[in-house]
Amino acid sequence: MLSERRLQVLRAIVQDYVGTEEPVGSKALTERHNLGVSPATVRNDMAALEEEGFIAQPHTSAGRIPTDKGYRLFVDKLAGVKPMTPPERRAIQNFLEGAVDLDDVVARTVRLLAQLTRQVAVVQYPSLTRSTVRHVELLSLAPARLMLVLITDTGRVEQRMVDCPAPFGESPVADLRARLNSRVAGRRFTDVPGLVEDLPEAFEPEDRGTVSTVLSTLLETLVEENEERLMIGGTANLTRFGHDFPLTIRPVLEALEEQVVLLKLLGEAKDPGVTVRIGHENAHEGLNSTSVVSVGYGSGGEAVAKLGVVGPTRMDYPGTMGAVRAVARYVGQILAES
Amino acid sequence: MLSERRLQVLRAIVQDYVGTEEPVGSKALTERHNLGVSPATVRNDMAALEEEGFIAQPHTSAGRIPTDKGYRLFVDKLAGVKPMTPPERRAIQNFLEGAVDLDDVVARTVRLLAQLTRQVAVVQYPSLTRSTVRHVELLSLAPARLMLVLITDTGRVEQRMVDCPAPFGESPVADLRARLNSRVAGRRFTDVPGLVEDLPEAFEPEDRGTVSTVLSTLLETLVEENEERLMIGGTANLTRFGHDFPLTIRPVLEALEEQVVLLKLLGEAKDPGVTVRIGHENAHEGLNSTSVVSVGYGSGGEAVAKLGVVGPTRMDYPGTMGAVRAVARYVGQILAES
DNA sequence: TCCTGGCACTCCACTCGTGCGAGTGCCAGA
DNA sequence: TCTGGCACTCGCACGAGTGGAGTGCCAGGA
Repeated sequence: MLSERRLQVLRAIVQDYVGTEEPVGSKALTERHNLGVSPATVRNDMAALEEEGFIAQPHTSAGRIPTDKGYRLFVDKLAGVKPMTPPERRAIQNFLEGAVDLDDVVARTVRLLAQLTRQVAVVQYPSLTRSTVRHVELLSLAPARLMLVLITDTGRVEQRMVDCPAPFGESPVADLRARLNSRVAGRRFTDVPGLVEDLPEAFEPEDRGTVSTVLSTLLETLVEENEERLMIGGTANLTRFGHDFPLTIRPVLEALEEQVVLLKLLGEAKDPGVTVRIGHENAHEGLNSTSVVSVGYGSGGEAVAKLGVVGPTRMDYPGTMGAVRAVARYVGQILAES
Repeated sequence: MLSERRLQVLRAIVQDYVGTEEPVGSKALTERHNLGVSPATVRNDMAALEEEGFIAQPHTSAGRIPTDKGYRLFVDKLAGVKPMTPPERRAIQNFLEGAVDLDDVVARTVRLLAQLTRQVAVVQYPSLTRSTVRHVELLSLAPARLMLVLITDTGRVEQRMVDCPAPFGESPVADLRARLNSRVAGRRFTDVPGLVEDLPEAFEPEDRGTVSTVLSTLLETLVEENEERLMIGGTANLTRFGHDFPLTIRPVLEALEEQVVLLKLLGEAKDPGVTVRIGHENAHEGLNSTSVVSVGYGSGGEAVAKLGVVGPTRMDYPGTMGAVRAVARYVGQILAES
């Protein structure tokens, strides 16, 4: 077990390294933090911390830098979440309140997160799976062609063309629209399949094929759109990454373009609070030198999607976690209001 | 006026520099291209080309590299557009045909362009301004709350909440919906304002306020969404940019995040064919060392939006122009089919 | 037992100097 | 108008030398 002082030394190393981006030595440590002991003692502690794998030296005669394991300990035990200041909170709220629709909310959230954390921001669109149907609309575009529009409680709209197997008159369209809405409006997406399966039986035999087609299109939409969309911003912040630039940034940009990867990454974070995945804890290789700070957000108590930031493992964890948490909270409020 | 041979020398310099990314000297030129003259002659030609501002030397005793003006001449006079090969065409078509909706078409187009050109791809969503209304839907969510949904012929859907000044019954909703559609369905967005201005008069006095609110929301949507959206991809290709990396890539990433800048950039290209803006021809400072190759695309004969790529001025212009043109053509086809 | 000051050692980062080579400009001759 | 030759320039790679920050270890003291 590590003594209290050694933990303090680790904390100091992380803080200094995050600030200066340079390996930190024993002398500098004792000067900047009043640990009450001499550099020699700190050196001994450092040797112990290195032995345990919390810190490492890039070169034999250089200072120490934290390892992924060191950051992990720092995040778990040594650092709190730094709350936003009241002016910051107000700024967040003001900025988000100007949004006109869901796209705009997401876009603003991305910008905001990127600016606050000075890192790459990732915001997932509110998930369909956990949200409810507000309205289903059915439009007749041509005798055998319908358009299905699905509106969710988060304000999201999805539309699909439906080619009918047989012409379908105006009155059955209205009938189907009314029946659909009375059954599924206000219900969760996951419940929809069970609620509509017997609908074709209510129609004339010649219309049943069309009704079935419409229903399967509806169900398809739920499933397909479950492959969530993302919005990303602040990639220019990657240029503050480090010195050995091109090699580091390349795989990160590539990973960011693979939305599947990001979605998986966000999805893996099951924690109800802010989740931090550090360096090699991220399954994707390109993100091995980055940390991902994410959290769920949603209109009610329940999280309907995730948002977060991607940055170098050497990041200001307390500040980033605070910003991510605060933004998630206010986005939730905005969604609940609209 | 430059002699024919000097133009050939310029062409050779551009081609070699694009290939090697290194300043090209007189000796290497005569070896790689059989110009039929000696290095000394080429040197004289180079001096003349430099005098005219088409090429420059980075350092006193280095080879020459083309200037923006040199690239301009190359693009205008010396290079054709390199057509895609039949297999490439087939691949493009196959890839785009798998798209399920408009978002998907745009997303696939971005990926495709980025892969083909190995540069950053930018695709503008089909513009509302030039497209027509397919359908307007009005839904009653609460006694004094409506949802307005607008569907365009390009498959795009926009929705807006409308808070009514007074309760609005089901039958006036249906009435307004029907009247709206009979007037604006199939019409161009730009024509809509004139077509609906007298609509409130057809309603009972107590409903007129609501009708006006709905109409102004509709018109707002047209205007607001005229601020087009973009999709960007292939930013990882920026890492192939050059050696003096961080300084070059930073402003480009920043410019790419400013959608306004990009939209302006695309908007400025009035040419009916492929437009190339080279280096300092781009108004935005961050893009001074990049070239933008863009072209309009659309479902019919008319262009409804633009797409293009952003890359280093040192790019393969014929190939890039060919790819951009081909992709635009096939996207147009896909849009026309759906 | 733990902390401290001192000391020798390591090794990176930087500077300076040098030589090399690619490339140029110019000139005289064909 | 083109060509070959020649002197010149200048960036770049290489190597040696140096300074400094940092370490590990050890003996002495609380």
